[in-house]
Amino acid sequence: MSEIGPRREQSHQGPAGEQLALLRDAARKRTPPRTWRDAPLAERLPVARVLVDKGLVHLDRYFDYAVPAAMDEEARPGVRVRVRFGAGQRDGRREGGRLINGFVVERRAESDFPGVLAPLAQVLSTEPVLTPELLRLCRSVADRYAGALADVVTLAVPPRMARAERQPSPPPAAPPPPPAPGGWTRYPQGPAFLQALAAGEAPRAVWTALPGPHWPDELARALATTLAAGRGALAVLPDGRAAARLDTALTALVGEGHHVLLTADAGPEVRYRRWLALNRGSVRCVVGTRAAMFAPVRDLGLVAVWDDGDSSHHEDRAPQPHAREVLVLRAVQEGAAALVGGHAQTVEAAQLVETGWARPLAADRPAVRAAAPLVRTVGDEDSARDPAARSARLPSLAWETLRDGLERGPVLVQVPRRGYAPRLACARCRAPARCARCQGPLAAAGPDRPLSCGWCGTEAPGWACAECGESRLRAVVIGARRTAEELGRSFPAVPVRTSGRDHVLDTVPDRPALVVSTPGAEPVPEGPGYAAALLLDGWVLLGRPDLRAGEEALRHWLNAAALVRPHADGGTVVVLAEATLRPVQALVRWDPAGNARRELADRAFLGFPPVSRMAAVSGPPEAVEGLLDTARLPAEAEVLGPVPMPVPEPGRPRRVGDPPPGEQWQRALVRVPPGSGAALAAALKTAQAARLARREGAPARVRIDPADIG
DNA sequence: AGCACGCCGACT
DNA sequence: GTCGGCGTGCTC
Repeated sequence: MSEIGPRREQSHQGPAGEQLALLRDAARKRTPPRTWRDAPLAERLPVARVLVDKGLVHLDRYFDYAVPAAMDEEARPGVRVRVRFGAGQRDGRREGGRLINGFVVERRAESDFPGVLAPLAQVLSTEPVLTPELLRLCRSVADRYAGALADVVTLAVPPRMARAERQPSPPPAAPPPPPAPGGWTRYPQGPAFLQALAAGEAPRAVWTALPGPHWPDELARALATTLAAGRGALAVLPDGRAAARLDTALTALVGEGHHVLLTADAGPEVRYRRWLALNRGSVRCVVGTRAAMFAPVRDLGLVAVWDDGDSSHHEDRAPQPHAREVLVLRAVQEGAAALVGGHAQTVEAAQLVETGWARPLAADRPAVRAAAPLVRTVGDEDSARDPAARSARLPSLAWETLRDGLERGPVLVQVPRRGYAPRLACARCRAPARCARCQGPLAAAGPDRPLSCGWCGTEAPGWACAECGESRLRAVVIGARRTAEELGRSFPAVPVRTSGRDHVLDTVPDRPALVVSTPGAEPVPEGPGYAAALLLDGWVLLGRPDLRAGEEALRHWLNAAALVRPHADGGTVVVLAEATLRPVQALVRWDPAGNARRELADRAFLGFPPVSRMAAVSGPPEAVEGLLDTARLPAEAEVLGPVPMPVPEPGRPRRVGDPPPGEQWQRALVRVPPGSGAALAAALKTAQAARLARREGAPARVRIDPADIG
């Protein structure tokens, strides 16, 4: 039992005289040999440059190890190894040191390390998983996000599953035949984009997808065209459902064997097997969620990301890279085409167009009008003038739209996500707090914001309970289910289905039904689309003091409205929001690109990201101050703050980056103009490494492109 | 971060 | 003369 380590190494390496002697020696002395220190080294390239698997920025460099002759064959670049690391070193002897995992990055003839190299302890697997190409990508991502290379590699290389490695991957299939352009003919530049892919070029486009159910097929055709041209392709989607839709469309187009699906619902072993199939060149195309952004597709010809505004594209593990940014890096590094698509458009995507990096890929106005539903608004003024509102509890336009739609097919009701905005009730009698004008629910749109109506937006200072006269309120959370019950009572003849975070409904049949859903969980209608949709979600978002509030509300609306039939087929959408608001206008006119362009212009004027690059430095006050003092920031850098961080509301589950309970943290923002982003990240990373190495007080957290800058 | 080295004071 | 406090600095 005491010899497990060395025995395993021995049986792996194959016998060699000296090592057997070493082992016998160890067995006699009852102490296993701790290293291969006395074993002969590889004759050619006896040095292995190793990335140790420790995500510490001050250890963010390679370490050289000696390659024992017995490992010469297996210790190739990219393989996983175990090495001793961390012990002090005296008299050229290495004692102790913990075994940690790492990757061989390179084999070399000599080391520039002045001391005596420790030997590799073990080659864990002969599979070259950290290929030079993947390493280069990880390096770029680490630099972009001021993070540690090892952290990024952890995100990029899945954990080893020995059983999956033992199975051979099937031989690569011949490229499929090029598909017809299909729905891409609806876009003036669509066929040209496909032709460029077919010619092996690297076109880049920001794609404003037409409303309707065709986007998975169109995305599949772009991937298949790339495959037909003999190159690899990669698509990242916000969730498993969207990935499954694209998977289905691609399989229908080219059959099995040309691509793999990389999502969380496949277990780790299946996932690793598919990852290996890509890495071994057995399969050339991947469809998946966020983690697929790093998938080792060979000879990458196209990267695609769908609905890049969805927050799940933001990795939550350090250094929190965003799928769109990683794919942009990949497209540049690997000479691949890029397709950034969605029904909505992010400011970042608009910037890709604005800077000329990508070209717009959008339908012309007549095609948009032909595909989009009719969108109507119900705002403050309308509700106030609406005599029916008080009794119907819903503005009459909304109510009529529901009623008419339900005669023709399923109707979608988009409600705020549970917990987004607690609704308020009388503290004494629990009667819901309702708007005096339209009977909509009252809520506080933010901690310090006035009480206002969730439907019409009317502010309600000095509220008093209509039932008992009480003026104090208590918060109650009303989610999709409760809304469903309330609406169901208004339409007793119609079935009510709900879809939300815990119960996501994939599809609904083409029959009258009220479908109540939170944003992102909308079931896909099986028929020609929802007959109508009622969007109750937006007011919560529009009331938030968040930079992205408008963009995010519009994205939720567009994604729901895209599931509704075209206006010509009776499709109608009612959004409860003020018609003068910019995102509301963009929805009515179905102009996501215009909204993103205007938003981008605003951001440029205000010096906000993504036009400037921002970093957030947070932590205890002295840590933030210390890091900013140490950092040699670019000359144009502007430090905003630090300011005290808001204490998380009690009851909210603690998230990464939240201060520990009772501590008052601060946050500073550092802003640099376009072009200085790399210098900013490098300066912060260097400063953090220096402070960690010297252990100067508590560490500060550094985040590039922080998501939540109010 | 670990972890070992090493330079100083209380004990056998 | 030796054990062990934790301050300091390195990890191939």
